[in-house]
Amino acid sequence: MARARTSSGRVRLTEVAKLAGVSPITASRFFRNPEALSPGKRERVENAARQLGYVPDLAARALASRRTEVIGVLIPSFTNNVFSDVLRGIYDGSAESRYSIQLVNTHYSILQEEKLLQLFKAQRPAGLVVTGINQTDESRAILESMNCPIVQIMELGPEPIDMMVGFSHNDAAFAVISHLIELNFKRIGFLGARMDPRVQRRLEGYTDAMKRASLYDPRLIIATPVPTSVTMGGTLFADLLMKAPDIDAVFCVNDDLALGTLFECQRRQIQVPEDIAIVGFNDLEYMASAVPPLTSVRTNRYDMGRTAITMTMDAIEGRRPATPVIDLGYELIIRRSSAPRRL
Amino acid sequence: MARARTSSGRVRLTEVAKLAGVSPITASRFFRNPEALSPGKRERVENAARQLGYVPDLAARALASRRTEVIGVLIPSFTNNVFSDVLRGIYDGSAESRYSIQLVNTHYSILQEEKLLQLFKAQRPAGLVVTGINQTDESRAILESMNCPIVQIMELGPEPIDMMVGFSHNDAAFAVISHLIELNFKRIGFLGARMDPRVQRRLEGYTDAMKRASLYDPRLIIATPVPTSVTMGGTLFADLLMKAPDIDAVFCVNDDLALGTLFECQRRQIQVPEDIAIVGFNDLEYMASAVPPLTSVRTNRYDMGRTAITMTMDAIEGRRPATPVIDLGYELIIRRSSAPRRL
DNA sequence: ATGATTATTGACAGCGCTACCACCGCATTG
DNA sequence: CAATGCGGTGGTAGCGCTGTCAATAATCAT
Repeated sequence: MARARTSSGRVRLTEVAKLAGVSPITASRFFRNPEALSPGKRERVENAARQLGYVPDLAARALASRRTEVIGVLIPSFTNNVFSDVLRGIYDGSAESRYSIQLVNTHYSILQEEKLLQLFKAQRPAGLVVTGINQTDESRAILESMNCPIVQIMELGPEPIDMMVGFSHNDAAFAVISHLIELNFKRIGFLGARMDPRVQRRLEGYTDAMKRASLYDPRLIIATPVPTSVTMGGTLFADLLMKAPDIDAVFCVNDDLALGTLFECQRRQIQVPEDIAIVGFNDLEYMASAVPPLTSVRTNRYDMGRTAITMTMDAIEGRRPATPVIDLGYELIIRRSSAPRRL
Repeated sequence: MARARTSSGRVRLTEVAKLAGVSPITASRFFRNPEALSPGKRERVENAARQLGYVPDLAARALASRRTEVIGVLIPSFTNNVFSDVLRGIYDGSAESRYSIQLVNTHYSILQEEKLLQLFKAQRPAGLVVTGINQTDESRAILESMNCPIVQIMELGPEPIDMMVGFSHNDAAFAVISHLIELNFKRIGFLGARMDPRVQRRLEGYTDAMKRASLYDPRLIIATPVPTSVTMGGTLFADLLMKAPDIDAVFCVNDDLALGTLFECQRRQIQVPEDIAIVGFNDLEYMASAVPPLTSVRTNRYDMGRTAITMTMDAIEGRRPATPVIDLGYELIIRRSSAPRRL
């Protein structure tokens, strides 16, 4: 019985198959695994599809194959410049592929993350990219039950759920402080905002390095759960100056705080680095332009996104990486804001 | 004949219907239009769904209903802070809804945009949010044929494809220059990078205001297609100083350029605003913190995203807005960097 | 009271694609 | 020469849901 519903004018696989003189199944195979066809038919299907302008219906494909070509990405913030670079890597890396990205914002909440994972599970994504390694037990259980490639990004840890791309925030912070200590700085302050897991680990790196040099003093540490900003950098720095007027250097957990600190120094006529050295984290573009140029830790954010999404896609297609955990490292970029103290 | 394929353990609508003692159709209706059910059955279906933990299969729904619950969003850049705020608005606005966002990056290319629209068309999105009003004729044709709500964001124009949320970049730039002229600045430079359509319109506003005051001089204009950055701000400003050493103010088309200009002034010991005034655009958070605080144009980026996605969702559900074009305006935030010249 | 209208509900028939299995024909093997 | 294997192909039968429309029950106007 002919149905009333119009067929939406869409070209279907059946039409392609008919034009190519093959069965719909063969045509279908052409799109998923062209190698399986004999060269002759492969070409015939290819031509027919092009001629008719065929575009596969993703919903039908998902329904019939019981899997999607969607990769879920969980990010804690859209505002943070760090993540915009990661996202650019993810989107660039997947742009020419068959996969589409489903992006969600956890707003730095692991409970929100859990809820979003639950939602993702119902959609059976082909793969998943999640930020950090501090998932709730529940989240981990969901992830493990999902039976798809999963990449944790931004940091490294001992127990990957599946794969990992990141670097050691602890080590990076340790390297920063070691650098300052080598340069004979002694009263090195710590400025932290938001205090998400990555920032916590930077604090650990700071603490380790300070303790090892017997320079540790809790009064040097200013940390707030409030979101980070340039303005907040100035505020925290002012706070630090009050609590420890004798500081000779400041390690800011990100570049915005460092810039805010620089501005506050300018406001108070504090010479950088003569009076106080400043080091940031992430090496955003503006750090090199500041007056004086600001020392920072370069992190490979774009590569992190790009590597993560490539690993995910490869794993979906059965090409699992030789090493499931990739350390993208960091690089201390030394600029004038941490110039040697007194030679 | 029973099929071998396992049913993936997923709860189906049929099971919910069985438990509730209704037909699958009735259960289906519950999820799309609960009002249509009698209160008794509504409750029974609701309980059954909760009890079984039912989650609808989106692929099956999309296939059967021939429409999706996906809203496509086309953005020209992920790096630009402006868009991260817009995106945040879009994602926040859609977070609790049934719609999911499909984000793509056009990399400021209208050809890329056209290609991506073609891809979107094949997926029959429920709605679309596109950046700007400079689509190619082909893109416009695709958009018009798509038969779904479309919101153009970031700027305003005379011929909306469907709906629009934005503000006049031309007017905003005109207001900036008028402000500077009122303050007796005369040799006002223009610094522009990337020169995308929005920036072009800011240049037009600048040009109009300068001509009207008989202050126009093409040597005051420095523009490059190269992407924008803080460093680029310094470079362009240096270039401007060379071509027009007598400038007394600079209008930068965005805040990064303004910050770069400020740094360059600091480097050259140029007093701001005594020697040269600086104005930026967008009023990013750091503008208020800089030394001196930098004048800028506040734009409602988050609201723009949020309004656009709300309008889209409303229109999808048949609630078309009273006014299809919404002007979110701008606000000139005057700070010390454009303090009055000589009183 | 009677037909007409409206609110609820269900049966049917797919949406466009692919998993599964069977089959064909050719080459290889003992 | 039969048995075996295998690349290539097609038929069948849905994936889980909803559009259409008809049937029924409830309500209304005249």
